[in-house]
Amino acid sequence: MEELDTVLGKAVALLRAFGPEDRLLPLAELVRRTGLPKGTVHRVAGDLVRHRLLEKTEHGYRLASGLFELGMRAATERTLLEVAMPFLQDLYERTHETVHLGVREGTEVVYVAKIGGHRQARSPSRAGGRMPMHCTAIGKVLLAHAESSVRSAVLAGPLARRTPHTVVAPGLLEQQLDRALETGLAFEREESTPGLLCVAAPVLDTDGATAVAAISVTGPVGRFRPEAHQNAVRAAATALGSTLARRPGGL
Amino acid sequence: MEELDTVLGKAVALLRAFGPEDRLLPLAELVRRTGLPKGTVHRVAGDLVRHRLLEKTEHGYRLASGLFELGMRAATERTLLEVAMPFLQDLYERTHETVHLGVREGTEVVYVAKIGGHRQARSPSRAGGRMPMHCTAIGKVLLAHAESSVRSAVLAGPLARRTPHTVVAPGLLEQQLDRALETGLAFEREESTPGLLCVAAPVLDTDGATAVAAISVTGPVGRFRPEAHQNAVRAAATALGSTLARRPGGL
DNA sequence: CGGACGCGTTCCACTCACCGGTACGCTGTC
DNA sequence: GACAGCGTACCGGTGAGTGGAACGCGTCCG
Repeated sequence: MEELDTVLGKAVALLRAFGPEDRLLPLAELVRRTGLPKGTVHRVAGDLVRHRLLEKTEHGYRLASGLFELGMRAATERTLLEVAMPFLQDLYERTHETVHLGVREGTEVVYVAKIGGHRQARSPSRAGGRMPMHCTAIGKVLLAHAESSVRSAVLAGPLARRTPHTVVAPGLLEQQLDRALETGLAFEREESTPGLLCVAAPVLDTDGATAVAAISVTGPVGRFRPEAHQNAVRAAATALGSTLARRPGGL
Repeated sequence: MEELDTVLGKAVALLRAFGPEDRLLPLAELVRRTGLPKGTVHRVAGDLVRHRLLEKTEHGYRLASGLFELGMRAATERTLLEVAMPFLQDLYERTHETVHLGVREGTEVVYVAKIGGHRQARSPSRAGGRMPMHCTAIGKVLLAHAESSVRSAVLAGPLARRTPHTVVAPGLLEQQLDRALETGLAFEREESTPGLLCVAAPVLDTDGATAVAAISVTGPVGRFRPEAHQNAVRAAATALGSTLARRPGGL
């Protein structure tokens, strides 16, 4: 799944061997996951430690703060994040539910920020994490406002059923997308995670056509009613959109 | 400043050539900053692009989202961030001023999170960024609650004068540290950035002795009075501390 | 207009950094 | 006490990586 015939490839493979849930991986586990010979892993991991991208502890390796620093400098995410934060903040304060900011990358959603309080719903999303587009509110609203080539690419691909509620019928999904395009809102009802509901609104580009990002509010079945927050989400998204439009340089 | 005699070293040097403020660097600029031959930079940068760590645009290279993803998986920062976020959120809501979460790394402060609203004070700090310890509230409070070896190492090193208000007299600084250790609070008054005031409190370890992190509230000279928020900051920090202590596995 | 720059790209022969099999020492565990 | 799994260390062969040189652009001069 990675190019392993170059040092760099091996190094990246090692780093990516850490899944979103992994904190500490012993050398042997890295060997297993990458398929690289033991000696090689040892050496390359040592190099990575030297460069502060990896940290070596008694019980294994972990991703080091050098990576965190570099990651936070990634250009697009950073500026978007900086401009968006106050709006997300406001939205959280108004709703006191989990707030997400996401962008499209290929045929997936990448979450740029996630903020929530003590009572936030348990959700699998993470800042920096990825999710499919067809079963999340942010994904749907981004897809609806994307170029038609992207839309058809996603609809053509396999639509994984993540829960019994996941919409897998292309026709129904397309209908929801059309509606999202009209209303500027997309919903998710336990389609990615049981017990979670979500509303999302697009952050539109200067031209008002394509979405550069999307904002959502998530809450648990029961106390949470998506419709109750749809206006707040839309307001936050459009406010962020026009602020971004006012920025020189863009992005 | 970096090991340049290995592919990995060159790659890391390229990535680190991007300063906190840089968004787009042309190849020639990378050549200048790294001192590497043009051909080499071209090739290595190409490799990095292939691995989604770098992005190539019309006008130069930028750090890509692959880095962002990896960075957000860095173990220590991530769990701390996840647990802390609700507390930072509360603190922001109570004060509506810029809130920071920072940890010590070597003799510097690394900001793990920064949240603020529309009216936040202009500060040079960034999530993932670094600052000296002796001229920031978070730095001081972390230093006060660190092993004495760290304290003396910092006090021995050169204390850069960043503003006319920066405390550079080791005696006075030490006095402030002692006071911080007693009261569990440290202050900064335009010592790192003109026009900015700050209060910080330590997030203490299980044993209550060493600080694993620190929380601060920052605001502009004029409307902002650090003392008015010191209790809120301390409350947030201790609440976070005891929550962390309750966690299995630690960190 | 021509020449001189700065930039990104491509090429290629040399060579040294990288490779990975092998072997060692240390822990537990049956 | 044999064994299995782990982390570490060694080392000769070799091809991935190297970087100097040359090319094709634009652009800014005189």
